[in-house]
Amino acid sequence: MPKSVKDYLPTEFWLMKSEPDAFSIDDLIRMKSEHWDGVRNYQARNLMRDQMKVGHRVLFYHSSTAVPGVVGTATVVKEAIPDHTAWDRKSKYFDAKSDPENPTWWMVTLGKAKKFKNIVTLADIKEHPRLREMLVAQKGQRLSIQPVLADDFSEIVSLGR
DNA sequence: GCCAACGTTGGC
DNA sequence: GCCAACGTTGGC
Repeated sequence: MPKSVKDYLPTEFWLMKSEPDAFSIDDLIRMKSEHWDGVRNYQARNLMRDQMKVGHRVLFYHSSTAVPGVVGTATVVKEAIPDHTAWDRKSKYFDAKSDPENPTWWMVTLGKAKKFKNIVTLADIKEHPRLREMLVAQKGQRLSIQPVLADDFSEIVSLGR
C-alpha cells in the first residue's frame, strides 16, 4: 500500500535531500549552521514553513550521487524565514513571481550536524523490512523534504553510527 | 546519459 | 477544469 506525506504527519523528524556537489553535510559541519535555500516546490515549502520547528531532527540525505543515502543528522535551529534568494536576480533560485511583501518561498536553518560513520544507503533502506516503507524508498517519490517516523529515524541513526 | 515519474504551465 | 507539453528530479 503506497503511503503519502500526510500519513507521516505530524512529526518532529525529517529527511532532507541535497546534492553533495551543491551542499553536503561536510559543508554544514564546516559552516556550523546554514539556511536551506532554493526549495522551489510547494509541498516542500509548506512542510518547512508550517511544520518544521526548532529542535526537530533531520536525516541529511545525499542525492544524485554515486551512492545515494543518509550521511548524518542535523537539527532545525531556526524556523522558516523568507528565502531571500528568490528576489536576488543573480541567484539561480531567482523567482520573478515571488513578492518580498508576500514571500512565496521559505527556508529553515539547520545546525548541529553530525556525520555518520557509515552511510545508510538507499539500497540499505530498500532492503530493510521496515525502512522500506519510508517515503524516500518509494518509487517516484521526489519530494526533497519528507516527514519521517520517529522509529525509522532511530533505526537509521543506529545503523549509521 | 537515459528515462520514468512527477510537478507546473498554459491553451482551450 | 482538462490535459498535453514541457521541465525537473534523481536512481540507475
